[in-house]
Amino acid sequence: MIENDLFKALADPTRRAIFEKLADGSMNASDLRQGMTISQPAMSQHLAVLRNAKLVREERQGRFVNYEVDPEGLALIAGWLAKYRAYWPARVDALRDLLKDMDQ
Amino acid sequence: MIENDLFKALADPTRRAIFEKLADGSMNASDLRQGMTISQPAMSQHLAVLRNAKLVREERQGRFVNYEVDPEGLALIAGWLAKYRAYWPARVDALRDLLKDMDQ
DNA sequence: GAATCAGATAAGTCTGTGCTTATATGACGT
DNA sequence: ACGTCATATAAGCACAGACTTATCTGATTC
Repeated sequence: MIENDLFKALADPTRRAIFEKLADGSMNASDLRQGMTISQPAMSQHLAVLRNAKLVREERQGRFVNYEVDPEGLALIAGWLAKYRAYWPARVDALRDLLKDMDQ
Repeated sequence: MIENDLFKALADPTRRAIFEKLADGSMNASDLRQGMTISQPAMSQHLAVLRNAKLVREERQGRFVNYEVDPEGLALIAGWLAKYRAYWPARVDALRDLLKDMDQ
């Protein structure tokens, strides 16, 4: 179940930090480790979880593997959230405004 | 960290099922158990986690405790999602339309 | 093709967490 | 006040998962 993979992937603070880094620009696994106290295998495992959750996707570039945010995961979360729109508070108006901006 | 509590709370499929039930209408803990193979203490513990994540809130009603969706948790997720709006795919247009409907 | 480097996988350990049974709390009816 | 019912808490167990070190794969360069 992809929804399960998604929330489980985001439940780990290290993985959210990795995702946030990638949101600031795509990087390979080694560059991602810069500034984080994390072993190479740990990073690789985290990336595998994020990839499986469709939050991140890879693109082989020779010896390196470039990682970037996969919009699909975000869309899935948005879809989950949309199911509960009846309960969204007025505060979510901010989000609606952001979406309006997206219209260009 | 509330963000952590949020995603950790949603990472469990049983808790998501409970949340979904509550989204269809507020209920007390005993009613929530109907149709779920889950012990009373397990339900109580799950509700505590959801409460702590601001996904659910309680309202004592005599001997019963009525539970309902807490919009705050949903707003927090929406806020998290909004940080990555640069990556939202066109598919999220559907979400935008839903938000437009919310305007009444 | 051998050495090197980026990254993935394997195997083991340790902590976190979801469950259980047992017990406590707190509100109601009699 | 006492028994009962709804829910919470305690304590213990078992499994999931995040980490480690060691090893493998696969691409680059010489």
